[in-house]
Amino acid sequence: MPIKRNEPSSSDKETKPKAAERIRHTARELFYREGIRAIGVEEIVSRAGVTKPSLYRSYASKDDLAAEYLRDYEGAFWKVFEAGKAEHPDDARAQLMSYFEGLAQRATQGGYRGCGLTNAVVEYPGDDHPARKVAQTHKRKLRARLIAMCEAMGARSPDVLADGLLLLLEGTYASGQLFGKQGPARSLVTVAEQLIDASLR
Amino acid sequence: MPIKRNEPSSSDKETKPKAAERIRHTARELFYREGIRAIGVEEIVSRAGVTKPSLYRSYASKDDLAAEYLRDYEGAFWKVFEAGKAEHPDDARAQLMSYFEGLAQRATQGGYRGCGLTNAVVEYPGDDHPARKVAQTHKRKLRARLIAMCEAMGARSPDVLADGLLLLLEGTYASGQLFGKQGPARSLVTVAEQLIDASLR
DNA sequence: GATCATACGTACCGATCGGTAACATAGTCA
DNA sequence: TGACTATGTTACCGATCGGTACGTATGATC
Repeated sequence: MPIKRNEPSSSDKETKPKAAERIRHTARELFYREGIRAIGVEEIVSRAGVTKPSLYRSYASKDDLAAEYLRDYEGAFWKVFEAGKAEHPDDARAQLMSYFEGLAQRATQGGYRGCGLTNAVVEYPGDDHPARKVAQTHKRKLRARLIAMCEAMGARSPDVLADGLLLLLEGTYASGQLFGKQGPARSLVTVAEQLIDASLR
Repeated sequence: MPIKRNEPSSSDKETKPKAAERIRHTARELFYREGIRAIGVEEIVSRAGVTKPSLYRSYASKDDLAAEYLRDYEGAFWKVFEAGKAEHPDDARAQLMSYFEGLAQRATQGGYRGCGLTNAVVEYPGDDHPARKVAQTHKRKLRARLIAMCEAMGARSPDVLADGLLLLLEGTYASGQLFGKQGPARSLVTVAEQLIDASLR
């Protein structure tokens, strides 16, 4: 819900202000590339070609905008994560490895910035920040999804395998930023395969 | 080198200002717990019981103090990481697993904040920041050390195994913050053992 | 054409940011 | 005593922070 409307108004097809969309798009790019704390609202609105009041008409605060950015980010994540479903229906392992292959490529490119959701949790240690809540909820969802996929693969201990794969995922997000092009993320696929093989029987 | 002295003065046994040590200690705790960007210099000096000029007499800037904090952090890291050497000499695998066991415990405690060095890289995406440089240099050192240990273990492909273990490490740092007490870090030891076993022959 | 809601901009707010100038005080060593 | 160093005190700087009061342009409806 991007808008902070008061009245229910004409159904739910609320015609959003165009400025709000521009802000949203710009904020998402800047927050991801530079970090949330590093970017001021002034920079967002100026790059979006609008002004501050336009921002605060659609978002209650910067924190609110940050949370919205993460919701957008999460939506985009799931699209990529579940893309393998179409190519490999009824093959959880192939679906997962499809995502891993793409991730390994992205994470060994220069300028990679990892996962926006994980980064937000690093930036905001306090449990009360709205952005952090979005991120933590998502990660729990992801973990549950991984467990379900490991069950579908027929793993001996789906929980443990899912934990291992999640550690590899988060490790890839971090390592992609830490090391340049020849970082450990290049071995993600090989290692994940080994781990899955070892967990199946 | 904590002090920004100009003159070489009496040998290297520079009697450091006591205020500098208090600042250093306080900064380290606050920077780690709350993040570097989240903590202002005013808060550091007031909590340390000193004043701002004292900070800037010993450190050129906040960025400089942040870099110093990470150097301290790195020193502490290596002490913990190499602690297993004493208990298990000539057994690289046992040394490594000793660290992993301790890490898994820490990372499944409430309030865990991950690796200060990794966090700094997340906070400062720009390649030029002094804190980021300290962190990246350290991570490269760590990677080299892991490769050496994997060679000592007799791994088929020491590089790939080291990459995998590094991904698990970074994944544990991140997951420790993302999930609470029952996070995937609890499976770190099990998964690492599986991976090592699969890589030995 | 008057009315009214919506969308947007100009100009500003107080607070805090990192950092500094200038001076006073205390201890140390010769 | 005198020179030197370390520290505190106070007051300040310009810049930027997140956020807002208030006026204006536009477009639809009666």
